[in-house]
Amino acid sequence: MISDDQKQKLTEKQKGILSAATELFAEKGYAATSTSEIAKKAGVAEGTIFRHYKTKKELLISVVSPVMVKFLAPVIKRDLNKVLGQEFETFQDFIRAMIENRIEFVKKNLSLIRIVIQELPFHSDLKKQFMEHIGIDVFNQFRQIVKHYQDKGQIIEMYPDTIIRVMGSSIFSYIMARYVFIPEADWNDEEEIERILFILTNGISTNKE
Amino acid sequence: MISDDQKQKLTEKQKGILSAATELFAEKGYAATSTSEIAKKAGVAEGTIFRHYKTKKELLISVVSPVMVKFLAPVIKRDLNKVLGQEFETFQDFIRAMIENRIEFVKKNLSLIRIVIQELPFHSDLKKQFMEHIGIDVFNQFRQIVKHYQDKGQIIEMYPDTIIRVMGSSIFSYIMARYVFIPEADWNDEEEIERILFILTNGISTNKE
Amino acid sequence: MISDDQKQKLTEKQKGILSAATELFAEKGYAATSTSEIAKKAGVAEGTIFRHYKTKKELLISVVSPVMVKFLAPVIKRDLNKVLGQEFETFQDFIRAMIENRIEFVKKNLSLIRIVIQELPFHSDLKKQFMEHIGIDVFNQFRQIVKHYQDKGQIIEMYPDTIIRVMGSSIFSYIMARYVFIPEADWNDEEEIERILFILTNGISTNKE
Amino acid sequence: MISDDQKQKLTEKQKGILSAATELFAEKGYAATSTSEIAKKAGVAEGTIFRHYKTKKELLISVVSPVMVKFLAPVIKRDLNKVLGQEFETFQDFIRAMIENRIEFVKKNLSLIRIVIQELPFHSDLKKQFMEHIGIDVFNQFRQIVKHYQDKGQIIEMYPDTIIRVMGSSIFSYIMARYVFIPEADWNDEEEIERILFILTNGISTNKE
DNA sequence: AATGAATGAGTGTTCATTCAT
DNA sequence: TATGAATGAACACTCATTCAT
Repeated sequence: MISDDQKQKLTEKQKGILSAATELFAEKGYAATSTSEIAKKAGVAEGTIFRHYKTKKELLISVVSPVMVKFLAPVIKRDLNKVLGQEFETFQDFIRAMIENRIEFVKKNLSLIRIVIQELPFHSDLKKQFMEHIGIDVFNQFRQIVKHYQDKGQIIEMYPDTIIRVMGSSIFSYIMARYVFIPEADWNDEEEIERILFILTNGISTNKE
Repeated sequence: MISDDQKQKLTEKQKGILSAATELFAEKGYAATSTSEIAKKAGVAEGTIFRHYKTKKELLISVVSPVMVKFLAPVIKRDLNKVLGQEFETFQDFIRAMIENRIEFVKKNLSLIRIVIQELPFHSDLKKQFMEHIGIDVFNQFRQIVKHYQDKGQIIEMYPDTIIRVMGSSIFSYIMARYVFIPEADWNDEEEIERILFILTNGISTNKE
Repeated sequence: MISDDQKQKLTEKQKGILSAATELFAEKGYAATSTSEIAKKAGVAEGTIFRHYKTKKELLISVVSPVMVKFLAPVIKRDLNKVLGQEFETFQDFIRAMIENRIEFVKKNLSLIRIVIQELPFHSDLKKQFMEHIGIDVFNQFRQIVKHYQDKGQIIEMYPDTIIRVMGSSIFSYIMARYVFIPEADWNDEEEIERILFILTNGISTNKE
Repeated sequence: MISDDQKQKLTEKQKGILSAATELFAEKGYAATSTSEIAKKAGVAEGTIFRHYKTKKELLISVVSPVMVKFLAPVIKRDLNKVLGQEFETFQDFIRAMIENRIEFVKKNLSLIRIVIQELPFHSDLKKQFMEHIGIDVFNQFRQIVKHYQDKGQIIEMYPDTIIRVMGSSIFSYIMARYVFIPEADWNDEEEIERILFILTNGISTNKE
């Protein structure tokens, strides 16, 4: 499913094509999905797809690009003020807010996110675009945020990249496991998130000195 | 590359086919790799592949199954004693040893691991097999280990699954990022691992009381 | 390029379509040219072509018909008087004048002539139309002209059709080789034509008795 | 139809494909012939065509190359001795022999020759190959032959290229008109050839002095 | 009159799989 | 056991043509 505002300028047919492509790519993978299947599911002629997207690859990019941007948008420069402007008292509060916000987004864009995860490794052009234009910005923003809370004395003085990576992967892995890979299991979001945050802030060790 | 003992009972041709398939599946994905490519790379006739593996899918399974088992083998019941038998003094030591051990394995089986990660979501049969026969066993073993160190008073009394997941994802994500997704970057394994372990044991918070 | 008077009653769009079609048919052949290419080159919408020409074939006919008529027009009945009226003293003068006149025409209509030559064999309807309505008239005119100069005692008494064919093919082949097939070579028109005329009138044999 | 010796090393299927392609290309043109038609006519699966010829274009070349070589083979260097070895008393005898020989060839390879004539202009690679590797050799051979008979005093002292072109085009045009373009008409080969030769040797002029 | 989105049959080509040798 | 020619369904993509605007 594609969120509504992404489709504002598209015709009904185009929306149908994008929706069908999204669902099928997510379900079977890009290479294993045929354009004729997409056409059938979208209720259009096969030729219509190629009127709007010159190649199947272009269709993939049209499906995948917006979600890559949107997933990380809140942390990209222009949105930083919004986040930091709210001035969370503790780093924990900041992270909690961010997790909740991103979970909402993932819930709404499950299929798209599956596609990005699956296809990125096989399309070096997509990967490059993602890494260079988005990944680096995001990492830089997080570095500032970490430093912000290190300055406030709330976070240990450790190389920020490692902190980001450990936290990021813990949170990202949870979201992925919870919503993408094992959605059928019985989860209690709030409790889990609190536990993860607790571990990340206090560690699993009992001996504090 | 496939480790030698996996191929003991196979003919030279079969080894060639498995090697070729492994490399190509890892590079381009299962669906985007043709059997004729595999045959060419393996230096056999197209028909020969189908003499040994009834279908292309069966070839995928033959490529993927052993690595799934082997990656998690050290934690599966019959191997548990080996691990716990070494009786690591602290949980940290245990984890450090395990990380180092798995990193060696990943280095040797890069292609295979990429394939598993990429293809598992699209092959519900593989996924089921993996989850039911391997995943559950592994999780159970880890639960015992966590409880073992909780009983020794080294780990906080928290729901073990969350502990396993946070730790597992942190470590797994690092290994993946380091060896599979961004191998081109400049990494210092030892330092990174120590930092990750530090965060996991002590948390990122400064106020310990 | 199409000469201006052929387009007098046509709208600008139609002229554009005919010009574009002419160039593309000449360059790539009728079957290998798509209507969308023609539309693009003509700067009109795809639909516009089919507003003026019911089918692609009809467009070909519209492109090709005028040039077929015009190429042979000077020898068709109604134009004969003009030609013979000038009353060339010798058959050689007549031929020389005709060659020069037709070379001018070919130069101006290169593309169109290529199309006719290439497509005629594959469109039996076009071929029939050409042979019946034009070819026969032309041949008849030439027969009269040959007889005219045979009566004047300038040409040997031989079956006129053979004379026409040998002369026609020599001249036509030269024009084709010169302007259509090998235009890149370095030609000296005047000299070549004189040599051809010399051979045709005197033959290549040295023993005249 | 393809002459038997061209097909000696080919499988039955390949022969069928070449024959079908030849007939269809000749009838409808290369671009207007689909590979599925060829497959149907040849009684093979469509995939079989592409097992033997990587692309449709390669099939065209396989169809067309041998005939281009063979048509002009008798005049190419290594075959020259055979021709001149017969030592024709007069140039006329030489030409007559050559015409008869080439007419036999054309009769046997009608379809192929049509294809060459029609497709050469649209395939600049084929054209180049033909011009450079064959056309030049042939012209050089003919220059020697013309000089040979000029030295014997049988042919006027004129730039050989023009002589070759006028004669060549006259003969070639006759063969084409007779067998390729208007085969349905009623022709008397022997008489026509004698008349053409007479014109070419004596010219059409009556005033011999 | 002109547009261009939409069509669906058709294109050249690739595919996994079979089978006679 | 191993081959590779043969298959025909499926593939991504293009085409001439239609039609609502």
